[in-house]
Amino acid sequence: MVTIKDVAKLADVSIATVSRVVNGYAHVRPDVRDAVNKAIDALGYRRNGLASSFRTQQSNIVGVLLRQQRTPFSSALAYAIETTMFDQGYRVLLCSTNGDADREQAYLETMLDMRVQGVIIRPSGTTAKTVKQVNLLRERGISVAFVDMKPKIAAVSSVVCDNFSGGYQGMRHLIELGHRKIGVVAGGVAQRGGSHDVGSERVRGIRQAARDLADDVEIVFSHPFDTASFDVGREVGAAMITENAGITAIFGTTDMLAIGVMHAAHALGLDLPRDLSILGYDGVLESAVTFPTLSTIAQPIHEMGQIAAMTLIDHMSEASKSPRQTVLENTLIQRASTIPLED
Amino acid sequence: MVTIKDVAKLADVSIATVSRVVNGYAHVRPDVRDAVNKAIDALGYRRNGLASSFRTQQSNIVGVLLRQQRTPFSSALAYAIETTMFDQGYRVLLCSTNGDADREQAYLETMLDMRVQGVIIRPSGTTAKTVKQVNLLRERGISVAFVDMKPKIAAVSSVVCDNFSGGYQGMRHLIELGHRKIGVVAGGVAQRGGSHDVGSERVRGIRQAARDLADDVEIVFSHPFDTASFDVGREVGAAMITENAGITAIFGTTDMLAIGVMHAAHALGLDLPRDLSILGYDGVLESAVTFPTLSTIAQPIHEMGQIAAMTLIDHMSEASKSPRQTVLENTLIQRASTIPLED
DNA sequence: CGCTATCTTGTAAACGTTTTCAAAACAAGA
DNA sequence: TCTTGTTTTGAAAACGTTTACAAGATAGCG
Repeated sequence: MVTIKDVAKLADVSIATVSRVVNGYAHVRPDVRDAVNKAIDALGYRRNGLASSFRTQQSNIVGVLLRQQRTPFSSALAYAIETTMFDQGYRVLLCSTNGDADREQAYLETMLDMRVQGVIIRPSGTTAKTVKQVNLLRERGISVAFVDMKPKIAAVSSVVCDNFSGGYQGMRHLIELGHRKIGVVAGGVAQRGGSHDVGSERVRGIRQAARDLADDVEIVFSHPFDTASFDVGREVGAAMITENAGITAIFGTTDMLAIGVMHAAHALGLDLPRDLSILGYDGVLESAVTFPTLSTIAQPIHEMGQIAAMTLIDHMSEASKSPRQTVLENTLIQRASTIPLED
Repeated sequence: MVTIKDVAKLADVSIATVSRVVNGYAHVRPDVRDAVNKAIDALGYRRNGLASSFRTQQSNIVGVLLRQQRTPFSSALAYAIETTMFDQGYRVLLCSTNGDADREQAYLETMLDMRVQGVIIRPSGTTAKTVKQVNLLRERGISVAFVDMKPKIAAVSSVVCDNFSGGYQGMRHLIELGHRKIGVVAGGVAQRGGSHDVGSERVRGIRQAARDLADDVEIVFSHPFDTASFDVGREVGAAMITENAGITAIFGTTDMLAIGVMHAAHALGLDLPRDLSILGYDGVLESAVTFPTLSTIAQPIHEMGQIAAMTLIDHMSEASKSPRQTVLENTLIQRASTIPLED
C-alpha cells in the first residue's frame, strides 16, 4: 500500500505538499507540483479514500431511498439520479426498501454511519414517520430532497409533476375524442396519506376536467386503491368492462394498470382500440410496447431525476440555500390505443 | 458529535472496553457491558462508520458493475443482488456504465478508493480490458464474481444460465408444435467477444436442436448483432416476415427483440398467434404483458443475482475459497404466443 | 538596500476507531 | 498460602489523510 508518505519521500517534499497537489490547491510551485506528480505516477499512488473521508468526515456519497415497490418508473428514476450524480462526482447508495420498515431503518442507519452528504427520497406517502426521519437527517446536517411527492410539512426541496394537470389533460383528450362514458381505474392512491399524493391529484384533475369540459360526461370510478400493478389492472378492468355496459374509454392512472386493463379487454374478446380506448399514465418503456401501443400521459422521468439530483447538489454545496419546489409538466403521448368514438 | 471517548468517560471505562462492547467481543464482564450500553443509550452514541472503515481499511460495500445498457433484465438483476447483499449486511454501490469507458474507469477507481470488499460484474463481453480490470481488482485483494457471463480466462467465480440448453429447449418447443420454417432473430451476440457469450450460446443451442430433432427444419437467421432492443426487433422482424414467405414461427433470443417482432407482425396485419408463433427469451416482466402474452425461455434472474451475491460473500469472508462456477437452467414458460401449426 | 506583502513550504496535531501488549484481577488447584 | 492459568481491563500506538500555524522564501516597492 503506497501512501502519501512514500510519495513525499520520493519527491522530497512534505506530506502536506503532496496533499495539496493531490487536492489541486493553488500555491504550489509548478516545478514542485510536477515533481510530486511524477512521484505519484512512479509509485502508482492513489489517495486512500477511506482515510480522506474519515479526516473530512464526509463521503461523496448520496443515498437514494426508494420506498415503493420496484417498478419500471422507480428504476428509470434511479437511473437518472445515478447518472446525474455520477457526472457531478457523487456516488449513489441505492436503497430499495420495498416498504419494509426494518429495512428502511437499517438503510437510514447505514446512511448516517457512512456520513452520506445528502439523501433523495421518493416516499410512498408523507407519513409522520417520514417527517421524523427527515428531521433526523437534517439535524445531522444531511441535505434532503424529495422526488415525485411534495412533502406536506417540512420545508424540504422537492421535484414533482403536476399530476392534477396530467389527469386533466388525459381526461380532456378522451372527451375531445368524443367519449362520454369513461372508466377510471385509480391506483397509487395513498390510503391514509391525505389528499396530496400522486394518485389523488390525478383523480382530482380528472374530475375537474369532466366538470369543465362537458356536462354530459359520466365517470365510472373503480375504488381507488394503493397498489397499481398489472394484475390489479387486469382484475379491476375486467370487472369494470363487464359490469358497465356503454363504457367506451378507460383511463388507468398508471401505465401498468392500463396495460392490465388492456389485457382484460383482450381476454373478453374486445377489439382494441375500436371497442375501447385505453389511456395510461407515466410513459414507462412498457407503454410503447403493448398492442395496441398505449396512449399515455408521460412523465419526464429522466428530467425529474436529473433535477432532483441537481437540487440536492446545490443544497449540499451551499447548505444555506433555501428549499426549492420544482413542478414539471406531464404531456400526452398519443399512440394507438385511443381513437375517436365512432357514432 | 458524541464519540467513543464520551461513552468511555461516562461509563468510567477505557475506550478499548467501549470498542469491545460495541463490536460484541467476548471477555467483557457483564456488569461492565451493561454500564457501557447504558452510557451508549444515554448519549445516543453511534459508532462513526467512516472512522471504523478507515481503521480496518474496509467498508462493507460491494460494487455492482453493470456494463450493458439499462434493461429490464439488468434492473431485475441489480435488485436481486441488492436485497441479498442487504440481508447479509452489505451495501451496494451501483455502477451503471452503459458501455461508457470513461465512466467505467471512474467507477472502478471509486471502488478502489472506497475499498469495496468485492465486486460483481456483468460484462458485455470478455474483452482483454475486462481481464485486466479483474486482475487489478484481485491484486488489491478485492473479490470478484461474474454474473450472466462466464469469464474465459481468469479463474473467477461466475453464475450463468445454460444458454445453450435454453436455445435448445426453445427450438424443441417450436419444432414440437409442428413448425418447420423458423426465423431466428439473434441479438446480444458479441461481435468480437469470441464464442462463449450469451447470444452465441443460444444460437448454438438452436442449431443443435434443429439438427437433432427433425431433418426438415429450415432456419432463417437474421444476422446476429450486438444490440437486442425493441426497435431492432421490430425492424429485423418486419424484414424477416416480408422477405421469407412460409415462416410460421420466429424465435427472438431476447424478450425485447421478440416483442419488437410481435409489433412488426401486428403492423403487417398478421393475426397472432394464428399466423405466426413468437417465442422470446429472458422472462422479463414485459413478456407477461404483451398481446398475446409471450411464450419465453425464462431465466431465473432473481436466483442468479442471489447466488452471485452469496458466492461473492463466501469469497469475501474466506479469501482462500476456490472459484465456483454455477450454471442454472432456463425453463420454458408457455403462454399465448406460441401455438401448434395448423395444417 | 530595507521594508512589507505575498507566496510557498514544512511541522505537527487532529480525526475516531481498532488492536497489540502487558498488567491487573480473579479463579482454581495444590 | 502459593502457583499457575485464565479472564478482564487499560495505555498507547497506529491507520492516512487534512489543515492550522508558523516560518522561510520571494517579490515588489520606495
